[in-house]
Amino acid sequence: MARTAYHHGDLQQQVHDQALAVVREHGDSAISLRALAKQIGVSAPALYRHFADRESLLAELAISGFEALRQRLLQVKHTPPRQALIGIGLAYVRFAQDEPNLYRLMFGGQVLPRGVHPRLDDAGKAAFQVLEDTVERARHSGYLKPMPLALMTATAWSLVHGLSQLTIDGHLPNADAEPHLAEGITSLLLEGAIADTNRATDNNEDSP
Amino acid sequence: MARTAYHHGDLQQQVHDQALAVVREHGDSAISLRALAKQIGVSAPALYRHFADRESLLAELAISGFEALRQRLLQVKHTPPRQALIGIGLAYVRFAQDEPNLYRLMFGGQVLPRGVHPRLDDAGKAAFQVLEDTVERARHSGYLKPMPLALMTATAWSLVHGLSQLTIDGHLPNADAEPHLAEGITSLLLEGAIADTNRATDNNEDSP
DNA sequence: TGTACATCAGTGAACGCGCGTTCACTGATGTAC
DNA sequence: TGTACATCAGTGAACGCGCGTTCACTGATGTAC
Repeated sequence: MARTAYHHGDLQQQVHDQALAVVREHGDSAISLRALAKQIGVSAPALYRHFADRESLLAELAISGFEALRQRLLQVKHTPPRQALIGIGLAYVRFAQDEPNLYRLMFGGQVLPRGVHPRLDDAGKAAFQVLEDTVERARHSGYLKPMPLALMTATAWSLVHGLSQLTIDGHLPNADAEPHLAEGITSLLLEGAIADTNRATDNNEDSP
Repeated sequence: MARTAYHHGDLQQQVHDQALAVVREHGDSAISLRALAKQIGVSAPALYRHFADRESLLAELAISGFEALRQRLLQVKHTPPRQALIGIGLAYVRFAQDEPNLYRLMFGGQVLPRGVHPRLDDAGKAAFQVLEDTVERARHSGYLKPMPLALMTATAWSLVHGLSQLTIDGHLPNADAEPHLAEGITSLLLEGAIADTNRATDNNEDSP
């Protein structure tokens, strides 16, 4: 370690790493600039050389979270379409379950509202884009119905995001307790929930 | 108003109401027992006659939130099955969009972890039960495929919960901006996403 | 009906705490000539 | 190569704040006889 005390050069990185560790273990509400500085062995005002304020630090952590999520999603194979779709769903949910506190920070709308940190918004969009690309490829290949892309991606995202939140908060069993739940749920969206016998007659029924 | 100062009798209710108002407007992190007491015109320790601590007060608010959600869901008509299912989904999402901060408190796993307040857990289950009953009726009537109930309800819940969270956090357009999004998403789950031409051949494809 | 007494629901003061942030500063580093 | 100087990255002290909670208390209410 460079220990010139003054100008050790990687303080920004050190704060980032330490803060990430605290969030992972105790959640974003446990982040305190003073405590972080103490743990690192530096005075509290020193942090202000590298982060405008507490919220900016949290935003940086969320950004790196979105980048990590994006990397996970990018590793999913593109073909065949069905496996690509299920794979991306599983990868998404697994990320949330691996990093529950980080995921909560990324999507805790109250803590980091949209529109305040443009780079954060961009990072979120970039991760979402991978999911959208996967849906678009499957749709373009004819595997999916020719419905509006926005509707399909909104549905897919809602499903995996909801499952992620409900499992990490203990409302639904996570992957350890119920290994095939995520896959079953994703398949159900692909196949549809209604019985085949009701398809022809019932699809667009509007009144009793 | 009873204003005997001492023993005015409805302090518990007054604290509850005031706290609910604060959560609605500013979110659960804005709840402070001292501030609440001041707003009501009572000393801070007085609140401890009625709530064990800050977290218990938040739990009470969440409980009344779940009860309100349950009431909304109970008002959805039972027939026909398709309308019941779509109706319950819409009612759920609308509740979240009407009460975003309350909804975040109810499902913010970090703030109120499961297993700590049994009545809170029960209230959550009771609301969820309405959704499950609706799915079960539709399944029992033959409208839905004969799949495991737990899988179906987990899917439905994930979908509406995910859509709720993403819209109230601004990641997806809410009902004002896109009135038919929730209905489109729910329909997509019912019909399934894959094209009919791929149904027979592709359903259980496992390898390239 | 009147009185003694237990109980209940408040009060005021205080404990002990940690927080984010600003300020004027100082020591270390890099650069121009 | 040596020196003057600007710039940068830290420091220590302090501001001002509000918080949850505990304590010993007092005033109001309800109850038994």
